[in-house]
Amino acid sequence: MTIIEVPQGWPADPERARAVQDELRARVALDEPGPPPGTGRVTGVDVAYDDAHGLVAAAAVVLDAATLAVVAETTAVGRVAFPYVPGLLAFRELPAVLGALAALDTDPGLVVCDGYGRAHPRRFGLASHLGVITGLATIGVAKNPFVHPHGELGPERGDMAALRGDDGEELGRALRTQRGVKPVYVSVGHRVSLDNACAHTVALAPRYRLPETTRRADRLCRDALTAATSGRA
DNA sequence: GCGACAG
DNA sequence: ATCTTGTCGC
Repeated sequence: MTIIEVPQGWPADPERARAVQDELRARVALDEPGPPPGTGRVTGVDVAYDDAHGLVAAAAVVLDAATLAVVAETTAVGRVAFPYVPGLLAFRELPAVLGALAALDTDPGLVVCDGYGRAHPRRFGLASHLGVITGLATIGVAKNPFVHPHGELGPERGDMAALRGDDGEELGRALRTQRGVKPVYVSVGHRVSLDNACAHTVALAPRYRLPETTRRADRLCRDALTAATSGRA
């Protein structure tokens, strides 16, 4: 198996990583609506870790947005490139994710990330970062709340509540994808509007709480990690 | 200074 | 993220 290399100049410490975020943030495009829900392709990306071996496996699964059928899937394995630090998740996950995306031989369309985009301490989460360095349309769908609080939201599928910054700006939304389940947290990454990001998320979760993109990518990267770990060193 | 804190 | 069995519920 091939081990993905960490990109040249990749930050090695939190100080420099934050500086990179502050510099790249200006390149995020927030004025594009992005692809309409239910059309084209939608790609889920996710990673799994094996701390014992210092390995990280990433997966990219491309789905037909209309049928949610799998169109293509790739994986990549690399060395862990950064420790887990809240707010700096991109530096830990992106090298492997970029490897999986590079292995794709088809257009990924909209990329759905596990985590946040704009609703981040410095408004430049994992989804924003991936979008800026690839130019792809991206959104973030997180499973847990992070820094921005939100009010109550209705119990029905599609109900939402704004995630607001200190200045009152709407940075994302808590979104209920199924009746009675905990919400997911949607925020814009790059080249997609928040309305579209939420519409895509609901369309991608017809049956379960999480979007099919993240469910499929999660399962695939775990399998890839198991395969990498069970093989010889 | 002390917690909290995406995955 | 990851360590981990059974169990309550639809």
